[in-house]
Amino acid sequence: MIGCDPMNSRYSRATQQLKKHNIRLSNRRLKVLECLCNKLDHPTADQIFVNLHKEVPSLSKTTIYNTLHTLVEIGLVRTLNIEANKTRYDIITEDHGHFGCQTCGRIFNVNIELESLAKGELSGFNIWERNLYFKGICQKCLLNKNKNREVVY
Amino acid sequence: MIGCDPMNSRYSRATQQLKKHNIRLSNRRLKVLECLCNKLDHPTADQIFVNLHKEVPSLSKTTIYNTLHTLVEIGLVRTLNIEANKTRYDIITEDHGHFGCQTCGRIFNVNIELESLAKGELSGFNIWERNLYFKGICQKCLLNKNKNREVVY
DNA sequence: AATAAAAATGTAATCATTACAATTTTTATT
DNA sequence: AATAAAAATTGTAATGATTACATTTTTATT
Ligand SMILES: [Mn+2]
Ligand SMILES: [Mn+2]
Ligand SMILES: [Zn+2]
Ligand SMILES: [Zn+2]
Repeated sequence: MIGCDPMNSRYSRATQQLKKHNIRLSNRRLKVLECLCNKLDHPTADQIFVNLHKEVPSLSKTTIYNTLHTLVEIGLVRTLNIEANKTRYDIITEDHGHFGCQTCGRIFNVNIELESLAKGELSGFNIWERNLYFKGICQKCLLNKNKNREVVY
Repeated sequence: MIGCDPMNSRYSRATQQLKKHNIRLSNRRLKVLECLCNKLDHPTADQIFVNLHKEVPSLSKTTIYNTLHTLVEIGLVRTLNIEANKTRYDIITEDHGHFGCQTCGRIFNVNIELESLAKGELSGFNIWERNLYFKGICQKCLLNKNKNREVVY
């Protein structure tokens, strides 16, 4: 696996932010960041661990958790609690929602502007974070299911 | 603690539903249901356990989990994944959102119509469940914080 | 009362996450 | 370059929520 494209703007912005916060750009941290920037969509800590283990076998899970916590702390990453007892991490911190397919397990991004929701009812409240998620079956899985049906009957 | 007001419409509708599904209205199940209908807002399995333990000391946690699972299965209760590694249960299954105060830990209900959101982008997807939650500090906690500030300085 | 089915229990196992002490690496200072 | 201090990383053990499962208790049916 080749490292995160250095031209990846999200990655480079993130490293800048780390510098700003006086957090060292250690190899391990950059690997975790890289993993979040690459194809992996909303990975769990364990998925990051498995993914990086081939490349960096000595990387510990504790370091992954430590890194994720610091990334969350400085606002470069946000956590998703869509499934019970499984925290997922999202490098995209801009306002958006999610769809979790209960068949294939994938988490899709959903473009939604959440900023304006519930303004009235929550006036007087200090809102730090907005999350919207849907659960169901994605298009692809629905099509597959129908295909299988046709074959079976 | 007196049992759930039998006139509580949500409670009685729930027992009807249980009957319809041929699930026995055992004492233990009704206690869990009662707990969900009463003041407790979005309790965890453990909070239900602690709450009922005084009254029914022999009630086991496994039974609480079993009951919650059956209630979720027949759609009488829904799960909330607002905090990591802590599933909360909500007897109110109608469309609404939540606000989790990071100071006092309370989960507030937020009236929001979610049905219409992301219709376009998720066309072709089968949506089973919609969840919206906010995190931040509630009004009361904000006021308290300011009060304390005044006292301290 | 006998029997079968359903419900409930307690204990042990699992899984994600955290705590923490020990070790290694990096950085700053001499 | 040698040394000391600070930061990062590691491995192991602990925690906490949830589940698995075998055993016991309760309930309904004959
Ligand atoms: Mn996302
Ligand atoms: Mn609610
Ligand atoms: Zn799918
Ligand atoms: Zn509060």
